[in-house]
Amino acid sequence: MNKYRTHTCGDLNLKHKGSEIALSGWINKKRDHGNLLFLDLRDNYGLTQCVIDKSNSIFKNLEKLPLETVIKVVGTVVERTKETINKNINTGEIEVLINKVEILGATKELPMPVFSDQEYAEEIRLKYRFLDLRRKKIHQNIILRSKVISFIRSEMQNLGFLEFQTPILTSSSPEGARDFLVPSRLNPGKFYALPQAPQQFKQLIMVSGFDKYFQIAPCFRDEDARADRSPGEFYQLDLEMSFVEQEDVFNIIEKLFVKLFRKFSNKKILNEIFTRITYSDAMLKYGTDKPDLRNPLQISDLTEIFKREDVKFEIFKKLVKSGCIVRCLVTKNTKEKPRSFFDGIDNWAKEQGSSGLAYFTLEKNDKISAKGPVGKFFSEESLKEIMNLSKAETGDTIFLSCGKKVEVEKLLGQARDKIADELKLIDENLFSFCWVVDYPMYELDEISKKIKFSHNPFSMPQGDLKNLDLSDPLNLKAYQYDIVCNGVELSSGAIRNHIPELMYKLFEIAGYSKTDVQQKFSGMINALSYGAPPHGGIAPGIDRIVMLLADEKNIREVTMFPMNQNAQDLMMNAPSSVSDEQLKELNINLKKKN
RNA sequence: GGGGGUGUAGCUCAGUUGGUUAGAGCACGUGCCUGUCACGCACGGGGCCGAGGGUUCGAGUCCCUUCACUCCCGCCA
Repeated sequence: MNKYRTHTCGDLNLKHKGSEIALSGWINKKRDHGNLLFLDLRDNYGLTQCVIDKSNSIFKNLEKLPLETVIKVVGTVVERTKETINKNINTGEIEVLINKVEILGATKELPMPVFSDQEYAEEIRLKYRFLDLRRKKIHQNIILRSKVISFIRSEMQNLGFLEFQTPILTSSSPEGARDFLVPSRLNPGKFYALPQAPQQFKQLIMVSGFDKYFQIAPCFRDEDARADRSPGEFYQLDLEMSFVEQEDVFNIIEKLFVKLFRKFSNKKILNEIFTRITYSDAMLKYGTDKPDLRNPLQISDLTEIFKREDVKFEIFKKLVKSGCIVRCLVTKNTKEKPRSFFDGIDNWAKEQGSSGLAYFTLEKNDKISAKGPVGKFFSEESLKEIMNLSKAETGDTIFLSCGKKVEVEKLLGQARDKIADELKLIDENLFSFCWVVDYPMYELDEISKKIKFSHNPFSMPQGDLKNLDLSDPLNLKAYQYDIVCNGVELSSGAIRNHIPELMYKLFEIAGYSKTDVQQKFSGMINALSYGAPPHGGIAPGIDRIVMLLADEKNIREVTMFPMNQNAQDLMMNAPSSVSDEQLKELNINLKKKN
């Protein structure tokens, strides 16, 4: 028998009544009655109440042990009387009568309590992450994460995918996020980059003939953090398949996700065949390419209304003449809402840096009229047309935004969330998935006015590849897709372009010469020239999936050792300075701070 | 890089129009208590009120600067 324990703190029940056992764990909580002491012992598996009274000579010493001391308890399992059974814990029918105790790990005074449901400042939690991770909620989240990853692994293997590792030290690529760089000692002045994703490698694996690949892959991007975005590093379920079309990828993911979300959450999945929305529809109706479909609010375009003679809203009409657009958001049956509700939304919009949201409520007495600050500008006929375009009815309120397309999309997209939140329109007990499809291949860079890739430059364009019309690149769509759940972007993916000649043409449009492409993407473009299979894939974010399953709003709640917003590890003190010798070896001189 | 929020005991927080010695709960220490499971009761130690400057007879409170954390924008193919 092991010298520390015969059972874990979650094991014991009435079957063990009368047996001599040993448990090891942390003192979770003490209840000291002076001559009788209850002591809850905790380990990864559960909680067991241990009890001792003053007749035992170690009683006095045990009383004084601080919470979170690690001890070994030797004692007898006894049945609790009916009145003292604790139904909240698995071991609640018994308790352990303490005979002997050994201190295995002493503790200093705790900088933060472990036994408490209280929320604590992030700073202290991250500095003492090992204490924080003992706490119930986050401990369970991390266990959930482990189980989710195991489940994904076994499902992927069942689906015929092979798991491979790809290099962590690789080359910097010109597209995408900022790279983390690693100086090379053997190649002075040169740098490795940590992979933003194993993008090129997974395509190379397809060219190598392995047919189906997956990996729980670490990805590194040196960009600023958000609540749902860890600074520095995160994990993707990276997968790639040969001889597939978009539908095949969707099929695999839908199967996997439905199984996964059913297994690890009690929430309902709204649509087991995931809704499909084109990128342009998503931007129009939801103002974002990651719409939360639990939210019933929709956006409609009303630009044409402001070209009518019988609409006198001069500010908007003038803006429309100069090329601006007008779109609206409709809230159902909000005629009884107080003025403060509408003004609150308007003020919020102004805080977002916009000129605000004009609004009116549709009413019907003899005829249809609009009530509200800007209601008087609209004729009955124009209101009927607005109702027709926006599917609004009397009693509904129309919120209007006018401006440049990107600004209107963004503001109304955010307003959709804000208003749904205020009106409590979101069913928190649902998972609502959608595919966003038909992304444009290119977009216009606002600053340089140059054409650039809107997503992955290796995506396959849609259309007849033999006679592809490249004269209007901004209208070219790609086999590029995103999967979104409850407004959280889980993944991007694409059918890849495996035809080198086509790739050169597409890169040329984005301003890369053939030589550029050969240099920057030499590994891949070379490989594609030696018999590459058509292939495609996707890479769902593991952290975000676990975040949804654990019902957390912050990714650090499902990450064991996260960094803070400034990309520092407060526990390990990373990043840190290094010695002059280390720098010298790497041929690096540091610039002095001014 | 920009905007918002927060910063008071080891931890979570209160602190009024600027006004005596800055409070509470948990934790810690001492004592009492034999059936608790957020045990209870009494007493106690513990504070550069994030830092610096200013206004004032007087600043935790008002003003300026700055730092830290956090949320958001930019950024994240």
